[in-house]
Amino acid sequence: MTTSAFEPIKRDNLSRQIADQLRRAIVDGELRADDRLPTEDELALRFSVSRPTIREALKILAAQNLIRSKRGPTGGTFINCPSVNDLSESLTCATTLLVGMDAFNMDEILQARELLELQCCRLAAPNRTEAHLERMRQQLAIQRDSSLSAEDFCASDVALHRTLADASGNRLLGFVMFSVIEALQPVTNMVAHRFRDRALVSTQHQRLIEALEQQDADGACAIVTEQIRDLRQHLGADC
Amino acid sequence: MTTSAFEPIKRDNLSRQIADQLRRAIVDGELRADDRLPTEDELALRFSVSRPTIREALKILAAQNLIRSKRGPTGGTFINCPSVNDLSESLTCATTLLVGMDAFNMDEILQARELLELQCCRLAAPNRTEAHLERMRQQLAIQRDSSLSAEDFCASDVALHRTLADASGNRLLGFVMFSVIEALQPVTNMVAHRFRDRALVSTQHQRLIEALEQQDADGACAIVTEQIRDLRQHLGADC
DNA sequence: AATGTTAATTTGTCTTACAAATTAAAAACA
DNA sequence: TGTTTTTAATTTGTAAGACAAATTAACATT
Repeated sequence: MTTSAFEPIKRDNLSRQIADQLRRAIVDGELRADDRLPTEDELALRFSVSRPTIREALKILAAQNLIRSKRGPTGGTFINCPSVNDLSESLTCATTLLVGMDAFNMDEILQARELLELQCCRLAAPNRTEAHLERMRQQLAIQRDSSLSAEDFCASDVALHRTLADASGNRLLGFVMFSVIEALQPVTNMVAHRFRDRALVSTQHQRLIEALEQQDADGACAIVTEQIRDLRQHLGADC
Repeated sequence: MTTSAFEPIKRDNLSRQIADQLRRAIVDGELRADDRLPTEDELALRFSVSRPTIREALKILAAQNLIRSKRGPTGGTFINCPSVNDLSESLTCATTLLVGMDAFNMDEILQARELLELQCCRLAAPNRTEAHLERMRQQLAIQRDSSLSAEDFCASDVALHRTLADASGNRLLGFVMFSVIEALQPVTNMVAHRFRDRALVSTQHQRLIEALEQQDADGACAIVTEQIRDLRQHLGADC
């Protein structure tokens, strides 16, 4: 027996191995959106494992929104066409965790948000449509309701900024920017509770909308810079 | 019996519900990193479900790198401290899928990359350390080896740009930028195979490093703009 | 012809059991 | 007594089989 060429003993999780194989098939394009996988029983046969193991593997993929399942004769497991929303959600969740664990400090977060939002602003000024403006006006109207809870106010704030991201016309940039903003929301909420002057914020949003109406990129950017500066001040005073 | 206030019938997956509950406990901070969850048997008891169901729920969380498991008396399931690398990996994977499914078009991707990389560049010029410069020089040396395969050349290309992202000093921005760049790699690879002039790219990298050495932000940005312009040209000619 | 019923298929869940890994304590030995 | 080996206990990993629930299609009934 030769000592060389030992087989790499893979005693990794079976379910993980199977999930990896299936994922690779999806990413590489062998399996396309809405394709139907074999039934769980058949997969169990093909991989020579039990059905619970197959199910654990499928759960891993389902957790990443790569597949969906349905019962019944026409049911089965199907490849999902991943949506930007799904991705945004999981990215936001993960970023929130990282923020909560101080993987990023406040300076980094604020700086990243400022730079991203300014870029979105520059793109949004020429690209915004009337629909975008209307959505922003609606949020502004909500924010002016003084009976609104702090949480609802912040949610509307986030919605308005998300619209700004959408208005950039660049879905990738908008997606990234929005995730950063939403991950910041818990912190923003806290600040809003304690310091933020709603009237001031509403006025800033009013001016932001007006600048976008007139396609005034510089004007819009100035307001975003102002808002971030305010946030930074409040946070600096706080923590 | 009143017709109002029907209870929302929740016949969602048990495993998903359990995973959601546990995830919320993690995100909300009730469960901290390295905390140990109850054993699977105990969880099954507490949730009044069977162990396989618990295991499926745990697989969902494991797929998101939120937990890890170990066997044995001191083993069990523990809360993971999520790392930026893990997150970057899953974001890259997801973005790659979205790109492959044409959720973003090429213009959006290139524009996003250009804007993100320019911001990183501006930050990197003053913030780069000697270690960053050295890493970039090493990658440049690799790229000048003409016996390198196209894939390896591109991998080194990506590594150099990742270093640029790191040099920005903003981990959040760097993380986002890198994910966008890496998701683009398959496309970039293709272009590199067919069009890209390695010598030109190497020279550009050389100039980029020199600009960063001298902390010349405008110079570095100019080169990044140049590279994106080249990419855009090649892609425009291609697709 | 419209409608209700039944059967078949597929995922969802439960139960029980054993395997594998790992640690801690107990036992054997020097 | 100190060291090593063995054994037992604990916990996750995997398996097999069974039944439940949902859904569709074919069938039967009025």
